[in-house]
Amino acid sequence: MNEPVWCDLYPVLRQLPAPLAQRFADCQPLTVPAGAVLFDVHQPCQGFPLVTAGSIRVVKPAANGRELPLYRVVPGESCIITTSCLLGHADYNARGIADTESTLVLLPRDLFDQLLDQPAFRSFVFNLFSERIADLMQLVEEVAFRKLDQRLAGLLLGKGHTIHATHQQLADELGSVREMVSRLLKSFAEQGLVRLGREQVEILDPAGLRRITAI
Amino acid sequence: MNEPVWCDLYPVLRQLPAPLAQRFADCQPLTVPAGAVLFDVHQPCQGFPLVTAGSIRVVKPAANGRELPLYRVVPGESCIITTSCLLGHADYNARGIADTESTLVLLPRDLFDQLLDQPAFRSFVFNLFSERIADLMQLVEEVAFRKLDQRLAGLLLGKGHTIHATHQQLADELGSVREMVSRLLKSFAEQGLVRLGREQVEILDPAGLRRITAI
DNA sequence: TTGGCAATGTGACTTACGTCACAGACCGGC
DNA sequence: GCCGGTCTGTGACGTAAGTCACATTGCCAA
Repeated sequence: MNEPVWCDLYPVLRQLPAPLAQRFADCQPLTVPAGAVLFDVHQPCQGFPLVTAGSIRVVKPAANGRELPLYRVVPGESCIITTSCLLGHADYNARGIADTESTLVLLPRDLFDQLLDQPAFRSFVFNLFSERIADLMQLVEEVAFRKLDQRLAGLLLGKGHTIHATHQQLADELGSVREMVSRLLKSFAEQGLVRLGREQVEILDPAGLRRITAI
Repeated sequence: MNEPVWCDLYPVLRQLPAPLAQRFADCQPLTVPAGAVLFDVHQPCQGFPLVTAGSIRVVKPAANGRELPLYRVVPGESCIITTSCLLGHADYNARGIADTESTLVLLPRDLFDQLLDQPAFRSFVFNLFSERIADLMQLVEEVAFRKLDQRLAGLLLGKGHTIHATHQQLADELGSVREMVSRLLKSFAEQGLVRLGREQVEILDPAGLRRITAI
């Protein structure tokens, strides 16, 4: 029985009528290792995932092999693209990768359709839907208008005082390349905004970084 | 009484209970001229627009004055960003401009909230929501990965056999500048893909253009 | 017919970003 | 210690796109 943790993360599940709750309980959770590709571009959508542990990274793959991260699905959330595909009966137009080892239940399509008849469940999906729109808008703005130094500064600011990551990982977050990140970080360091270490960036001047993002 | 045309465009309105239908009928439609700015970045969201005539262009403005078109709202549709803002009680993060003279009714926020309690209305918004996601994803892909010639070729292909527009207008659609469009169109013409005229582009080789978009 | 305006053509230059190649630096295991 | 890997630094170069400046074209109306 997997109910306690599921219901804590997805309170809406508590409000289901008994038959649906039973069908949900019958779904086997599965655990996938970090790096597992859960869905990919042009694949039909198999079902609606609920995540209890880990994190799913949804990316848009480019022809040259690079990937632009769109958003992450963490426990308690849902995947907007999946919803869109299920509703529109369309194939995926992005790729979903397990960021870390992750546990999830995949609700089959017909169960998802039934759940959508439930006002509570519909509201739940609806609200997550609308929250993600702002993220996607933000992303469009970034890739269309912001320079890489602005985006990098913003990324650093969103990660706390000290960031533990390789330049490659930071570049991946931005859909860019390591060399660019290395160069930009160096220039940040020369301006006294950060202190660099191996797999580490310490923020010295948040206000200065914020100024860069805003330019 | 404005009901016939509204209900034809938005059949969901027929299914409203009487009190809500009355409140809707009380809303005055307004007509705005082409170029009118209906909402802008950082403004609070006033209400939910239903469009009966014309077309609303929703754009993301850049610091340098250029604008990237996100999508258009035509009669029978709704504005995804407005929905997101209303649900999240957030300010607008885009700009809405009347493409042509347009007629719309602005449902006040509290009426929108009440309408959302109606399953039919909620489904209506929900489905438009999910349709737009694919568009936005497509846009992210374009601005992040595609070169301008690919995007221009795609734009031309989406506009029929003969396009009547200035290079400036085409550039605006792409969030780019006239000189780039002129240069690219010239190269298309040299490849025999199009024939150029004043305020006109005639497509000679659709397959060739499609090949460019796909590269 | 012609003057004026919008639309288009075009070269020179700048910038942002990416690619390639390779050199050090660090770190952990043997 | 030293030796393999990963991580980082860095110069040279290429390309896409934007900017600036100005020439040219075509159309319409006075």
